[in-house]
Amino acid sequence: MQSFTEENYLKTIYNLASKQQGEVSTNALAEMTATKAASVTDMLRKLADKQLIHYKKYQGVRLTEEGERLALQIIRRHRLWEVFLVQKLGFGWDEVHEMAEELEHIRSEELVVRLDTFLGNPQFDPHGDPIPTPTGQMPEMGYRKLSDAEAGEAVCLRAVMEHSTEFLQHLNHSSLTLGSIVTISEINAFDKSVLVQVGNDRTVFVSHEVAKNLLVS
Amino acid sequence: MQSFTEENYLKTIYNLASKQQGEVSTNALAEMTATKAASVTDMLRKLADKQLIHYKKYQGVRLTEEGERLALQIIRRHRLWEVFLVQKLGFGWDEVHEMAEELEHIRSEELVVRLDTFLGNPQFDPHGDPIPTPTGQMPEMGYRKLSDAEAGEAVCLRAVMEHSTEFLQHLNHSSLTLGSIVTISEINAFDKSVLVQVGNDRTVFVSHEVAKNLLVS
DNA sequence: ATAAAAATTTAGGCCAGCCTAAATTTTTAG
DNA sequence: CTAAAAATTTAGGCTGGCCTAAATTTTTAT
Repeated sequence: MQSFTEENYLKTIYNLASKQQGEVSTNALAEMTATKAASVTDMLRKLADKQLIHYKKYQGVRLTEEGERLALQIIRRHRLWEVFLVQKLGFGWDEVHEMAEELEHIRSEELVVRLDTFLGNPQFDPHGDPIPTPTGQMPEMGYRKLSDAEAGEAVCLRAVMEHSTEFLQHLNHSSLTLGSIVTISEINAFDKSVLVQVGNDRTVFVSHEVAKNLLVS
Repeated sequence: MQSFTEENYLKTIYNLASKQQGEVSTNALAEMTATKAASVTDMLRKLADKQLIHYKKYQGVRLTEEGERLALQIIRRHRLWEVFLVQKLGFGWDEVHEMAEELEHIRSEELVVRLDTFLGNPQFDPHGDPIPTPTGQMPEMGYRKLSDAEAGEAVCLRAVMEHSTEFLQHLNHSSLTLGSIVTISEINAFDKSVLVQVGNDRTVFVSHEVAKNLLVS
């Protein structure tokens, strides 16, 4: 059984690893967990002792199979609780992260099974992230960034890559919602900002910075 | 902001205090929290420093107004989550205590407000315990024990005073459910066990030990 | 190729929450 | 009323998770 803190490290290692290739660095972990590098080293030694990560001094870190299984379990719980908070309690998608960070640590297999059923076995969380399967598989979605689409294309908004309150509220403000079909009417050659057509009558300005954080298919 | 552990102490002090009068003893707390008396003393000093309890060495402990407010807030969360687990997720009333012990510590005022609304502002948890109001009042129910009722009386089963899995499963087994109206057909003079009539055709044997833990009105 | 910079680890320490053993206070029994 | 028993507190110590400062290793830039 892992502590709250150990679970957070595993989840963070998974998330960092999936945004890059090769090993995750101590410094990156320190930044994500808002601790100091020395503290991270302490924890890595502990996780390595428990066989949850592969760790060689100065060489960065990688999850073992068991570590990845646990990380996916925690991410699964996090995303299911986010669905609950949005779909059942009516929170905005910009309000649920902190609460889900706490709820994900509730220790009961049965609770997760029942929650999943109660929610109708959702495949995605409110941010469009896929929910890992009960057996610990992370569905591969193969989306690309809106910033990589070409003028004239029509694409569907599928997920966000940035979960900050500010970013999500900005999308609320622009009335860009997941599931919308948008047509790219213009890409600015200078700043790569995008004008997209939503539905029949609305045109929305999307900066390159924002477009890079929107996943479409 | 209190720690997980401090919250548990406050809740435990409240619960012990409501089952007696006067101060709560160090030993009683040690037993309830499954720790040693010396550890309890440490924590009492800390809670006293924070003005959450009245504490004089060797004299036992009592919640301050602020301490009671916090305790009731935690108990409110606990009971709301129990309602959620039973009503929405379909758990048995004998399965939810451990999970609620964890869920009660999730820190979000807004979450509690929305959960309460989602559940339809329940007044009682699955064990018949009243849910403290948002402002921190514990409703007084004025029930009495089934063991104090007289032969011939018809009473309604309202709550249980014992929350152990074993006790609750025993009631399941006897098909004694809260809300049932039972008529006391016989009280055994020797062991004080009770025969009760449930509905029209069922008679259930209730030992004195069990009857002492059933609240009726 | 090597010196400076950056990343990482080690050493030593702090705090929360627990422990045991010993000391102290309160309660109880005779 | 006092001695034994029970309850409680104090003293000192442990572990988890964090810290700073110093040492070490790796990377980068000349």
